[in-house]
Amino acid sequence: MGVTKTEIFTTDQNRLADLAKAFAHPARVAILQILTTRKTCVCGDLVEELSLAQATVSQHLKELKRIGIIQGEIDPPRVCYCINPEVWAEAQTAFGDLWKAFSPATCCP
Amino acid sequence: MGVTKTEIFTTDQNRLADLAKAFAHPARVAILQILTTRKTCVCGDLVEELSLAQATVSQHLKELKRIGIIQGEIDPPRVCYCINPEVWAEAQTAFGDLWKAFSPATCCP
DNA sequence: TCGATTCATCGCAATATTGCAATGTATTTT
DNA sequence: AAAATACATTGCAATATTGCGATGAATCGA
Repeated sequence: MGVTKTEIFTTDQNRLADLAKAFAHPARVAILQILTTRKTCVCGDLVEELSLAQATVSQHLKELKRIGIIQGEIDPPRVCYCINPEVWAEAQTAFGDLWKAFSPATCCP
Repeated sequence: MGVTKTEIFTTDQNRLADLAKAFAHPARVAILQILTTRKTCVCGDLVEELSLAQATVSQHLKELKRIGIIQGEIDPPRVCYCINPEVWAEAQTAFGDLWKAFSPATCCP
C-alpha cells in the first residue's frame, strides 16, 4: 500500500534503510558529492549547479536534514549547508558492517 | 512529478543512486543481511523469516535482481538466491569513494 | 520603510513504491 | 495424469516521491 511496515523490522534495519535513502536519488548523491568536495560550505548555489528548480533542491535538502546527514547554519539571508560528520561516520560504519558480513566464498557455486 | 530527471545527472550518480536503492527499504536490508550471513544460499524461506507475504518478498527480490546485487539460480522447484560478488564489490567501491571524499575538517565551524 | 535577496513551504500533478490476494507457470511426486 | 510445491506475475488500493510554480518568512541595504 505504498506504506513500509517498519514495525516488523529492527531499529538498525530501519535506520540503515533511512541512511541509504540519502543516496537513493541522483540529485541527493550530487548534493552530497558537492558538499564533500567543497572546501567552504556551499549554500544555495547548489541550485545553480544542479539543473533543478529551487523548490526541488530545497526539498531534497529537507530530506537530507531529516535523515541527519547534513546540517544547515543560518547566515542571513543565506543558509550554509554542510555534512554532519557524526551521521556521515554512522553511515560509513553501518555500510561497513554490511560489507564485512559478506565473503564471496559463501555464495552459491 | 514523481519522475526522476535522470538525464541531468552523470551515469555514476544514477548508478550509485540505484545501488543505494537496494538498501533503501528495511525489507531489502533484511534480505541482504540474511544472504550475507547464510553459509548456504537460502531460497524462499526468506518469506518465513520476513513477516511479509510471498508476493511482496518476490517483488523485493525482483528489484534486487534488477539492480544486479543478487542473482537467482533455478533449482526446481526452488530458486536459490545469492549475492552477486561483482556488484557487491561495485557497491562497496562506489560508497568507499564517497567516504574517502569527505574529511570533517572541511565542514563549516 | 521599501525592495531585493535567499531560502522554506504550500499546493498541485504525475509517477513510483509498497503490499497483498489471486492467479499463472514449472517442476516434482504420487 | 492429478495433486502438490515453489515462485513469478498480475491487478488493485493506498501511500510516497519527485518536480515545480507560487507564495511566505526573514534579513539586509538603500
